[in-house]
Order: sequence, then C-alpha cells, then structure tokens
Amino acid sequence: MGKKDKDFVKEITPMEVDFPQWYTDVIRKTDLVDYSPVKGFMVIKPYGYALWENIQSFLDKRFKETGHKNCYFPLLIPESLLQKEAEHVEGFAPEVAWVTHGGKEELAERLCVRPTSETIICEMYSKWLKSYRELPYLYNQWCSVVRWEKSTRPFLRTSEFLWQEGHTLHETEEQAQEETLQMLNIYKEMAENLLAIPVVTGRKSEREKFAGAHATYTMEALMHDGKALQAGTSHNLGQHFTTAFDISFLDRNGDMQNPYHTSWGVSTRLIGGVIMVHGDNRGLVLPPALAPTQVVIIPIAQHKEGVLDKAYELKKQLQDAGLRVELDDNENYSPGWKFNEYEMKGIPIRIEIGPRDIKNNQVMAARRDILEKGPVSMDGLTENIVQLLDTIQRDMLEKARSHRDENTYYIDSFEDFKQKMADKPGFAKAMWCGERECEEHVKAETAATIRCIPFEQEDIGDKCHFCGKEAKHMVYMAKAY
RNA sequence: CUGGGUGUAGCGCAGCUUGGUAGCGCACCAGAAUGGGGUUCUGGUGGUCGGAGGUUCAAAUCCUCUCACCCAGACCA
Repeated sequence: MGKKDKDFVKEITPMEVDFPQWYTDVIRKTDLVDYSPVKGFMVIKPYGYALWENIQSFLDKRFKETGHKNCYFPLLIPESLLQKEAEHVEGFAPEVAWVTHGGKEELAERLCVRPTSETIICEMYSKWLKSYRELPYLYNQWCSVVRWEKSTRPFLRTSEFLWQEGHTLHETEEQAQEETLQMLNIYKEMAENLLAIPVVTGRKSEREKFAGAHATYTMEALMHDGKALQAGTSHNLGQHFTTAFDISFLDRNGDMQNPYHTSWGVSTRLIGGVIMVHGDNRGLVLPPALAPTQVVIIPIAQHKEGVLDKAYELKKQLQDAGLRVELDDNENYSPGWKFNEYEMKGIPIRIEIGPRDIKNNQVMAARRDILEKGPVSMDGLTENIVQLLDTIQRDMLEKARSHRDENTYYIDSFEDFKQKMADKPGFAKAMWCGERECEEHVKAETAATIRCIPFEQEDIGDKCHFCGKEAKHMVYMAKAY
C-alpha cells in the first residue's frame, strides 16, 4: 500500500495553521453551502443537503419505530403566546425575528418567527387534550427555525437552521423522564453509528439548560481543535409549559391534571460536527453510513478499448449490492485532478480501473480515511468493498474516540485547569460545587463552560476544583462552539 | 453590541502613494494532443473598480458620508 506524499491540497489552509479558516475552506471548496444575500443565512447546496437527508432518514425511522408521528406547526407565533412562559421568553427574546407588517398594513399584534415551537405547539395541545386516554402525545416536526445570531458560521451557527423538534406529552413524570432519556439515546446511537462521532451524555447545569426546562440533557462531542460541540439536546420540561398554557386532562381518577412535557432536537449543526471531527488537510472525510456517495469509480485511460464498459459494469454490480456509487467519466479532467477532487469531498472509497487492472483482473481501491491504496481482485470485489466500507465506518469511530480520550484529562486545581485549557484544550473532568456563581466565575476567567454533568460519574475529589467548597458533581468542562 | 480588518471578473489578488479611463493567476467556453496523483498548448467570454455625493478637463486612485462582509470578544442549538 502506498501512502501519500502530500498531506494537503493547495485550496485548503492546513488546520494546524488556522482551524477556523480550514473549516471555512473545506465547506466552500466541497460545495456544501454558499453564503446568501442575507447575513447569517446560508444556502445549503445539494451535496450538503444530501448529508442532512441521510441524517433525517436515519432519525425519522427511529422516531417512527418508537411511536412518534410527524406533523407541522406554523412558522409564525403571536407575541402573546411567546410571553406565556416567563423563563422561556426571557431566554429567547433577544434573538427573535419579528413580523410587523402584512403587506402595507401594520399588524395589531407582532408575530415572531419561531426560534423553537414549544409555545405554538402547547397552545394547540391545550385545545386538543381532554383525557388520559389520548396520552401520550408523541409528535415531531421537521422544519427550520430562526434565531437572530450576532455572529454566524455555516452549519455551526446560522440565523436560520434546519432541525427536527419533538414535543411529547405524558401522563406521569416518570414517563416524561423516560421519553427524554430515550430520545437522547437515539441521538447518541445516531451520532455513533451514522456519524461515527463518539459523544458524552449527561445533564446540563441550570445556567446552560433550555429556557423553561425542568432539566436539559445533552450529548457533547469533541472537535479536532479540542473545542466541544453540543450535538443534540433533550429536555424534560416538566409541567412548566403545560401549566402556563393550561393544558389539562381528566386523569384515571377523574381529576384534572397537567400533563408532563418533553421536547428534543438536533439540527444541521451536526454536519459541522462531522466536518470538524473527521476532516483533515485534504478536506472532508465522510463516514460511509452518512456519505451520499460511498464509492467513486475513476476510469483511467478511458479512451482505450474496454475500460469504460468495465467501469460501468462495475458500477452496476456495486449498485445492485445496495451501495451508493458514482462514476466520473468526464474526459476534461485528468485522473489526478479527480483523485484530489473526490478526496476533498470525502468519498470513503475510490476505485481506479484502467487497462492494467483489467489485464490483471483487479482494481485499485483507495481509502479516504487513512489515504491508503492497493489492488483488490475482481473476484469477490463487491463483498470486499462492502466489508471495507464497514471497516472504514468502525475505524473512523475508533479514531475519533481515541482522539477524544487523548484530549480528556483530569485536573487537580483551578490553576491546573487554566493551564491545561490554555495549552491543550479538550474535555477536562472536574469536581464542581453546583453553584451558578462559581460556574460563571470559571467562564469569565477561562471562556470554558460546563458542558455536562455526565451520567457516568467518577469520584475524583471532595472539593470543588474551582472554589474549594464541597463538591456535588463531576462535570465535563470545555470551551464550546 | 465592542475592538480590528477588507471591499477591483465566479474565486484569489495587483493597480491607489505620484489622478489620464482596468490587469494577472485560477475557474469558465472552443479546439487539439494527453490520460495510474491537481496534463499541456492555442484561441476566447466575462468587470467599469461595494454605494452615494464632492474636488477636477479627467477619479479604481483624492475628500466626505454610507453600506456590506470577515476576524476576535460578549450572547447563543
């Protein structure tokens, strides 16, 4: 197997030099998005959208398997509805876009462009729900939301983003909690099995939780530069909204009661995560399960007798096995150009087929993740490629896990923490007193925040590593996107 | 919102100091040869210099105002 001599391409700034620039270069050169005329709003181009579609189909299937149904609620929400839950409006008001006119006439009541849909959905739920017999409500919607962000970056933070939001109602507190954790687990399964991104799961601190939630659970991933990305959240909303919106039902005892409520969502931000976890200096690296094209076939010296025929035959053979295959027979580009192009786009396997291979009853297959290439016999080729895709998927998850573990460390003091955050950002495991004041102090000094209070607690001390008071939880700390 | 920076062809840039009517590379189009790691040659298309106003015989270039975008903070999926 021959390894590449060059580990970069000229259009992409190496990530060691300037990670944010590397990110921007990658998304632009690989044709995932484009900037629109409106600041902060991105156009998702076909290649980028295909990634989202694959995330959608994975999740949509799991949502339906767990009894959820899709529906659609309106884009605009009357201001009065947004006001109903105090904590919620306080959290979202600063980033809401408002519609004030219909045509030339000023509206009697402003309408907000949804930043999330709890309020409008609860308003409708309160009209619908009558009896415990109807519960649980298990609804989800795929839509976009708008949050007027001050600074934006494609996929990671845009003023409008695509997501799904699930909104469920339950008879009991226990059922709501169970639902909240079930959905978080589905997200985790998706992150690891589809995106090949290992995640840490746990609960958010009071400061970091969703505005209006009883408790927020999160999955956090570590990016290549050592910063954390909140990759999905699931909220147990308790009765906060159902009380505020007067959603009630007659329970089994004939008493009026407010149901328990959850909401959960993941967004196109996940695509930014995939880029920053797996990408390298040659561009994107896509896990096979997610890749819109899993195998690209490049014919070599295609004008020569039989090359193209064989290439098309191969394409059909692989497609029949259920693989997503592309064949590039554009004569205007050299093979070398195509190699670079498809590597940049992160396609997991490249197959080269030329006169020499045909003579030897083989093809050349190159792995994008480790940039290795070698001959593979035509006999049993499909099985080998299917298996290779599987191996790549597994290896990518393992590689990301190793990277995360290598960049997760224990600290022994606040000084030590500051030092480590400055030298080599990553996840720091620390003991914390549980107080908001302490958390805010740490953030002001280090820009790092509590990413989560992990489900898997470790006892690494009695005292808070930041203020010295009695410790309540072990937490993951990091600088975040 | 605070601090810094940049606006000239689709992208990256030069020209501005010392005003004279716009140029280079890539991309794109046509043709030919090439084809196992960004192939070569030839010919071509495309902008009036972010916008407005001013100075001047003459403004990409000088002056004033304005808008947009980028980066770093603060705020956030």
